[in-house]
Amino acid sequence: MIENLPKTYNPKDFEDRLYDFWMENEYFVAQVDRNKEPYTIIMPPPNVTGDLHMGHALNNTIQDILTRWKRMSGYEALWVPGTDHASISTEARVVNKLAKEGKTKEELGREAFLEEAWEWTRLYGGNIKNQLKKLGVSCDWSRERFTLDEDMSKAVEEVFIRLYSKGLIYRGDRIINWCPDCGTAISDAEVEHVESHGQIWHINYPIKDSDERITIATTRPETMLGDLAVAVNPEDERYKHLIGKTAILPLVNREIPIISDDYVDMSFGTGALKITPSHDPNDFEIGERFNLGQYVVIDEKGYINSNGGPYEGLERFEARKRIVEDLKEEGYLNQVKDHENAVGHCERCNTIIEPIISKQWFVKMEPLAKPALDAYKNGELNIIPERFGKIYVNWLENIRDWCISRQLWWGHRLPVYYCDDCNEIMVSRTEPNRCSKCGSDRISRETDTLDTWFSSALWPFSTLGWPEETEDLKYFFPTDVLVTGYDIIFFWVIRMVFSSLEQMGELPFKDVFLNGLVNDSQGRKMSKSLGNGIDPLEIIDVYGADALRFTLVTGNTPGNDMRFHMEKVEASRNFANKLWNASRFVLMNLDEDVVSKDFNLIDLEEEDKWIISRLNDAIKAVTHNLDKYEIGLAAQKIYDFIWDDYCDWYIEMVKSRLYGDDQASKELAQRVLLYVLKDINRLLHPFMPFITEEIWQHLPHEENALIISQWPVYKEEHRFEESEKTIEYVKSAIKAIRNARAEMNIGPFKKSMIIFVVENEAIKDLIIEGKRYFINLASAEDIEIVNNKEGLDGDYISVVLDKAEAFLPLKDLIDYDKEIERLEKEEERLQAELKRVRGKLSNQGFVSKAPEKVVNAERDKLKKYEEMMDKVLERLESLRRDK
RNA sequence: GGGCGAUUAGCUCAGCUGGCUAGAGUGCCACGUUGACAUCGUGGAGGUCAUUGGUUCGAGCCCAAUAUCGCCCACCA
Repeated sequence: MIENLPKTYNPKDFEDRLYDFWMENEYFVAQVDRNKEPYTIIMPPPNVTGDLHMGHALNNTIQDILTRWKRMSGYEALWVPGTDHASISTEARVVNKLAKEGKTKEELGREAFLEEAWEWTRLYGGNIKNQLKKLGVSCDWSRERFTLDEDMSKAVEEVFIRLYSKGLIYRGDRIINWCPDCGTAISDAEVEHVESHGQIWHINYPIKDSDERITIATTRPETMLGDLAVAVNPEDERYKHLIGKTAILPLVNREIPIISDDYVDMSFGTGALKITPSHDPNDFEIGERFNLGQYVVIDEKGYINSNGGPYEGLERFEARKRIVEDLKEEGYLNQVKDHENAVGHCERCNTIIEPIISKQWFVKMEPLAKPALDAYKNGELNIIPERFGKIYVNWLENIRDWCISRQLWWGHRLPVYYCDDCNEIMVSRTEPNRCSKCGSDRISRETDTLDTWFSSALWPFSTLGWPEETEDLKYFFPTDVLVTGYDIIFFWVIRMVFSSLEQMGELPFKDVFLNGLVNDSQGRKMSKSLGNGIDPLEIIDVYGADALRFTLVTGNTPGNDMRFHMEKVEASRNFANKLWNASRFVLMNLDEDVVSKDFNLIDLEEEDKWIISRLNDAIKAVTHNLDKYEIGLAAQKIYDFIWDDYCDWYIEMVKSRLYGDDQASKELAQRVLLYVLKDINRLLHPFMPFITEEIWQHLPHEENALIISQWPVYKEEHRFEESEKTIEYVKSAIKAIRNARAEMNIGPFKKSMIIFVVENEAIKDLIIEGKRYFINLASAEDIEIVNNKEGLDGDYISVVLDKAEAFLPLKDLIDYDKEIERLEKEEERLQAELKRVRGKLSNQGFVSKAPEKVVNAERDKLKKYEEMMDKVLERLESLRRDK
């Protein structure tokens, strides 16, 4: 006795159970198997203390689809999971937690703080992992990594040392982006420019020993405290005579030179530029050219320091206010204008960035960027969708050195040591005992840690064991595809590419498949502050993981953002329910002794051949779509095949056989039903792993689990073009008859004879072939085929078909006015078609230049419509006459 | 200031290298408790494919402009 599925589809009954089942059988665990081709994906590591959001759900669903598909296709599929220590974010949270306890990290000290952070990580670190499991991800948990693991740290250290010894990492005083709130330097990529309405102040600087003054323009008046010069363009007639003179800084009365530099744009502002080398990147460069030195006035907390004279101790924006007031009061303020400009904000905490000169560690980017650029330009690296290639190129072509040191504790501490006596820098895997230069034993280690992205950049090879020459590394590297959001191309994708090219000598992956962002139903970004976030776990709880996964990958195109709609989740759930019930139907009609026997292609009936042929097409199309990362199209194709072809037509067509007396035909139908259903589940498995596995476990099956079964392949011998034509013809006839009945308000229970008038022998055969279908699906009592209309009385509905006409004698049920109306509508429709086709065919250009196939198709159509039109008109005429 | 994307049915979106009557889901209307499924079935209404011009025998798709919305990049103070 074959056990059927429960009556209702309830994903909660089996999703967790099946995940355990897969885990227990180690189906996710990949082996180094030289007889198989590897397929490798590394998971973009979510923040260890984070929670699963829709972006993760989408991204991981895509990776899981690819992994499951390749696993079923005979590859040794490895998907490496892991988490990221997310230094700034995690450290901020721990600091926050300490603050609530009335403690600061400085009070605690480094050691104790790190203990706290590890504790925090242990506490929340498991969340995201369990949440991912709910989604059904088939990643290899035995290879799970964390960016702060010992071996990951070893890789980080190794890369740092290698780059340093090649001169690609250096330490220097440069203008960096300083976040006063996070208390650390950040890289350019971490600065978000926000367009904002500000003001621009024009300030008069008096000229020494003169009544003249020079007016400068600035959007940050507080930085005037740090001015070391005023610059004008050498060609500027207005100021030529002032070059070389001295200006007096208002309020603080410091003397500064007036210099000239091409950089100054005469047309902007007043044409005179104040130069603050310590707090502006451009000014810094001009300062270098003129040897102006440095004069820092804003400290690490964003307050004016002792160089700021009377403004010392003021917060930077407070200082701005006060300085503007004072300038006004003392008559230095020339004017104030509204001004739009882009203000840099800290990507994480949204604080306004302060450019500050600071001693930091940098990666020299130019030599690294070049190979990364080449790899893309010569086509080795494939970016999908293509348009993001431009972004990749643009970034690399305009790259600036990467500030990698962070004034944080939670992260990889730089393997750098300083001699307390002679300041010698030593980069080393272990702490040196003595200074390599002066021999002093007073050594201290660098306190800074590395940018989180420094370790993520190594992820494709560090997770596989590098710098050790592991078997995993040799077999699984390079990986096949990187699946991630387009929003981290700069942060991550590019850095992985150049790191891998530098360390491994090859690309970390061949393809980069970029997914869009998941927005709310109004197209707004989901965010905590807006409170419009939708928790994937809640969706899974109510609708099941399969429904969520399907929703996320259907009906959108790679790289495009999507809106999340509840209705769509419901639709996906309904689809799962449909498959569930179709499977129940098959199981309840399956005789146990039938399953062992295979079917013989010769015995198949038309509808069997049709569905097998359709399945064959679906297999080909879905595989092709997946190959091209057209996940949404693949999902749609399976959906249509299951719902339209299999459920709406095949199952309905086959019912008469299942309930009939012909034992052989009945058994054959069962076998085909089962055969197709099994392939359906295989095809759908990557998308909806749970329901398909659950159904599979109830179906008679050879492989122990669907997840490790064989992906279906296209078979030439399963192509049945003639049967497809037959069934498609019958389908369209049934639809036409149903349509006519519905329009005439004659319900399905009022059955009638269908008399077909057909002259064409081939069509006659088709209709005889389709008799069962007309009876079951078009409410036919029986069918009859005649050569002409003679002998038929006028009491019928006429349905004009291609090369045939169907008559439904329904006598007194027929409203003839309505019948005329219906046929007139049909006439109108045909008229429009005829006009279009005739127009095309009378166009000489079309007939002579279009491919013959296209022209012939139009000719066939013309003939078909003409014949149909004749019948419609004839019928209309007789109706009008009788009336 | 540059770049990119979007604009297709009431709504959300597909539409692969230009070629059947432009599709789906959802919503809407009508009918339906037929032995898988009302989380369903059958039928229907609903579109100048943003606008203009061009290329082509043929354009939702290619090209050029325009408009609106969104995103990204950017050291004009």
